[in-house]
Amino acid sequence: MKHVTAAEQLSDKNIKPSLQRIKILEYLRAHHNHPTADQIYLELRDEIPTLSKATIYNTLNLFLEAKLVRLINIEDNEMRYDSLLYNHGHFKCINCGRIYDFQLNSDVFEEMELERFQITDKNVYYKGMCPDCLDNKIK
Amino acid sequence: MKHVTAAEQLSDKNIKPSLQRIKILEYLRAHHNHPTADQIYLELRDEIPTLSKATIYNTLNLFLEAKLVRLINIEDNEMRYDSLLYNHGHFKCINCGRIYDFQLNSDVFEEMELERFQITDKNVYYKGMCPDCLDNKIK
DNA sequence: ATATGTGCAAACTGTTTGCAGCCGC
DNA sequence: GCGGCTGCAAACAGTTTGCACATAT
Repeated sequence: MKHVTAAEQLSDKNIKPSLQRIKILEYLRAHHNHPTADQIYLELRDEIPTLSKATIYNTLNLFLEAKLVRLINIEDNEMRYDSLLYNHGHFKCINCGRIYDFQLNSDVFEEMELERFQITDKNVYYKGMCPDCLDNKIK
Repeated sequence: MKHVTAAEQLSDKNIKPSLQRIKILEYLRAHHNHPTADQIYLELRDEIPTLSKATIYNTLNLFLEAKLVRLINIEDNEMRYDSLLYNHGHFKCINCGRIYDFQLNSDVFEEMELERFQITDKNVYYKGMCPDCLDNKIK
């Protein structure tokens, strides 16, 4: 598999690779920390001082439509974004707020009841305490 | 299993069974349509004309804390509530907006990677087209 | 020159909060 | 009479939208 730059990835989806769009996509590809729009904004503002939130939102919605990223909706008051597109679950620690990825057995999704449904999007969200926070509590 | 009234269920959790609280819980127990706070509000307003949205939100948050209901966060701009507490998945049709419940294999959740995690909440959200909408499209 | 992207500010939506009045025990 | 529930309105946060300016071809 050859390396594809962010700019190329955008062009492939017929999205004009403007500076802002490239930077936002690069950020998502480099950081799998499931950032919110705001986090991306704060990070990129140094590099692109004129950047506005509206551009972030516009761009992320564009990416969602083009399926360049996926939306993680684990908490009701925040939309998070992820450039990993394969199916995996997300675990959010209610103590530290970190979000962890985990693999899913593919057969998780063989839900007989949904035979006649056309499933286009699958999300698995768990919440609880992560090992770090559990350890710290014991201390 | 004996029948438990909404009022009893509230008392069991040390929540004073006021009229509003009883009605809201009864509504959730009777309708497994995963309503938003607004839907509940609109439905109950006829019965309780003075009812305010704030009370709905306050009450639902109270119920969440008492684990009388669970939150379904399948869409980012809406919090939905469900009085079914056993583990099941939710499928949202992107065409008609309806939400369907489906059973999950219990072994779905044996995720080795999460061995050291304490999981307190599990949500499985699918999206796509439901059979009804698929049929209508063909026509 | 034209089409498209960006950035500001205002608008909007859904949820939460503060506070005064009300009710039930 | 007291504690706590309710309801109004205002506050709030996150997201979206309208419009004018900037930019690139």
